[in-house]
Amino acid sequence: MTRPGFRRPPTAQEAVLSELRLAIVTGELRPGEQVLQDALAERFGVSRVPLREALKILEGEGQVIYRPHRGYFVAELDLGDLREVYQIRDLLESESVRVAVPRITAEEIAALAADLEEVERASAAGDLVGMASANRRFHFGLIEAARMPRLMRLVRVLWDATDVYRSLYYADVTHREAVHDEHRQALDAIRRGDAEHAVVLLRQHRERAVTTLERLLSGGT
Amino acid sequence: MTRPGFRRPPTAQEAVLSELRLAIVTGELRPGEQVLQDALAERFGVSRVPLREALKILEGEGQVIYRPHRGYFVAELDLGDLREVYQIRDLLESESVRVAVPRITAEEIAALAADLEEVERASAAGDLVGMASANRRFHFGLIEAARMPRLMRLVRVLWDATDVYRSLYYADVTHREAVHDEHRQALDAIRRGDAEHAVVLLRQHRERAVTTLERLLSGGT
DNA sequence: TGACCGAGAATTGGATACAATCTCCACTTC
DNA sequence: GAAGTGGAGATTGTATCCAATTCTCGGTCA
Repeated sequence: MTRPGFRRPPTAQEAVLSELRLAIVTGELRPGEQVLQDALAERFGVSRVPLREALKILEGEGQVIYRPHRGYFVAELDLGDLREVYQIRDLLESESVRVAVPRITAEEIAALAADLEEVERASAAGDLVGMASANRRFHFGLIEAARMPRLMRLVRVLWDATDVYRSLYYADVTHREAVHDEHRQALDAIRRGDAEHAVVLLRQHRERAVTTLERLLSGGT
Repeated sequence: MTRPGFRRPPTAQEAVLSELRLAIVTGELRPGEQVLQDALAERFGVSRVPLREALKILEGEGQVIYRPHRGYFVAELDLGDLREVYQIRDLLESESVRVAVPRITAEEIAALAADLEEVERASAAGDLVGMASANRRFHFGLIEAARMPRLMRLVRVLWDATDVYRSLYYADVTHREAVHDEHRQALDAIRRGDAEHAVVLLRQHRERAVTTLERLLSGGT
């Protein structure tokens, strides 16, 4: 008996792909670093073939850069890139909210509310990983309601590209608390069917994150 | 001596990738059809390994669908998908025009004008392939001026996904002629630095194409 | 008749082996 | 010393082979 919703990847390339994603977000594979195929393949217990196929997926998502006969390198995201990603996210997520709000069902709204509870619970418990995944479920639960699979896929890739920075932002308690308010207000607007207000609130939500990150990154280092 | 700007693909996977793209846009590989790896690899004169890596790239772009242990299938694009792609293109291309127009250089505008000439020349000569590539250079030359590489990449993928339909649209002479006017007006607006007007014109340009295609596809079959 | 089963064929997934290319550094040459 | 050169070692790219999975199509049974 296997519990539903869970399945181990049916192929080695998929297993390797999630391992690679993990290694990138945790910073184990550092930006700019070359991905040495022999070493990684051995570590994952597979040959280089499935590893290379997984890398091709990540290349398409911009997570790694491929240079023929040189190999794969973990992508570096500078401040300009971060701004560009957030600018594109603004376009795509705003549109998805406009489409989603008139269509969203009561069940979906209930799920969003549950996700928010989980975000706050995990945040209070200092469970940053749990918070990150609940946060993701909240935002993508909303986008899902737009019923635009390609749009959602694009947003997903953009989120993945900036995962490292997002966890940096949420590492700070005061940021997390600000976020809870922003989330609740957005959910209220969604409940009322006020798409435009939700768009504005979520835009501010992102804006706050990106300007904070810009301060953090240009100041600190 | 190799002439500049020309280079044969340095790896088999890249060569196979362009061949695959070609086979898909020409309809040689039909939507829904399974990509039989042995047969294709033999036809291209390579082993299955580089073919599979090329397919992974196309999977990331949505041109093929991958099902573990089943293989790769050429993606099918129904009317709903077409609408979604155009809706997303509207968001991304409008933004890129807003960003590009204030930044565009005189050289870039001259290049756009040259592209338009080439579009009309090829169109008049019935050279649909030449027209398609000049048309592409025009639109992407404009997007390039926004200096947002990720945004441009997303638009590129969306264009690729609908290449088949675009050539269907341009097969009709009257459509081609309408397009010339639309192009010239858009270029005028760009020259005047009127980004918003260019956005509106280019939106109508796309809108006309997609509604025409919808009529064509739902009516004809 | 139709659902079900299973053996063989077809196809994909992955490991290994080897070829092609790049990187690095000692060495030569000017 | 600086620039160029050649080759050994490291790394990537691809072909081939075998294992794992799915598909096909008879036959069987209710």
